[in-house]
Amino acid sequence: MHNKISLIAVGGATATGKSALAVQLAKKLNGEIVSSDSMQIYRKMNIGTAKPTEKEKDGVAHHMIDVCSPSDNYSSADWVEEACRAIDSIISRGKLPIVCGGTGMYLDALLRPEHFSEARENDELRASILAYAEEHGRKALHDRLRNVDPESADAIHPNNVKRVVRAIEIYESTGKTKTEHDRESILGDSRFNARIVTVNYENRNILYSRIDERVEKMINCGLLEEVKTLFLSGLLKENSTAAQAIGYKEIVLYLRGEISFEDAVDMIKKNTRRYAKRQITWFSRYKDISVVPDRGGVMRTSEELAGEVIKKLGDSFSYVPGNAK
RNA sequence: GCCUUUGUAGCUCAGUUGGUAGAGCAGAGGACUGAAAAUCCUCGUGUCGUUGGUUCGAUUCCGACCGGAGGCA
Repeated sequence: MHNKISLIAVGGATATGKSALAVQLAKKLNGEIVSSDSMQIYRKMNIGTAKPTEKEKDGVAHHMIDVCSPSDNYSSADWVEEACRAIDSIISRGKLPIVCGGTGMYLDALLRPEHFSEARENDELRASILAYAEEHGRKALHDRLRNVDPESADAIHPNNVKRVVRAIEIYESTGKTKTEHDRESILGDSRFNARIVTVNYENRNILYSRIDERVEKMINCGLLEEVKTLFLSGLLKENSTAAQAIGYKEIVLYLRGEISFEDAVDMIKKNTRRYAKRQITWFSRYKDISVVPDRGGVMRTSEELAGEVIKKLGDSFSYVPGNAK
């Protein structure tokens, strides 16, 4: 336990105010922020990803933002690797790493005991497995997985082609099944002594209207121009991760003349709400520390929430570098 | 005023040759180990406009009434 790195992770749905909370925590605990957001890593995608502005950063150092181009293929394993380096550098400065973002899988991957398997993604292999599915059907692809890894076949629905492909890819590129890899990955200890803070609204309708307001604000701040520039520059390659970002994919449809601008905006709101729901489901697995910005119908500031979090952290965190002084 | 047409789930509409009904969208819940803002799974009772009649039985057939839409005056 003594050689583990202590950190705080802040998770929650989009528009819950987790970024502002993280900044407040960083100011009170002498911390720096590591973004765990799968879209804020891309340069030139600022408005639609709600990337924090200099004012919002409020003097606190932020890492893992603008680390690659929208045309890059960036994976969660890449993120973990780079985020670990950022965390190490924060520790070397005697500060507290505060991981904050909405991508639950990134957080899980970071905190998982061992690192990712050696089964890197393999585009050619993927393409050939996918071609098999197109020729023989999803069911046949799923059967192909069942032949080598029945446990994964049971766990993955045949319609979830992406996951079936990945599971087959793991086996065919390493000779080990996904089940075996998963089992190995939970052996050992996590590198981190992490306290996890989740932010969740008591009244989901309030969160949903915040989402609507935020989308309107993005439009007023020039989201259309931002997407247009990216689109015309060819950086939003079809099927790339960046091109799947909410706020971008819908406006691209508008720019292609497939839908009206109003429909695009409505679709952004709808997709953001659904995304928020998926995030709420994901983050509900963490039972450590939970804060509710609208408890009892009364809205609280990020500063008040930070105070509550610090109180709940209690003595368990007193040895954290940076909190000691 | 008369004629035609329509009224079924939050929305758009199917349907029942009379045995109280089902799709898409919206919505809700869930899963998640190198694409994750992605991907996938599960969930459909509603005075079948109101009211009389025929019938063992009506949302379905008939009448009246009310509300849309169109046409003629």
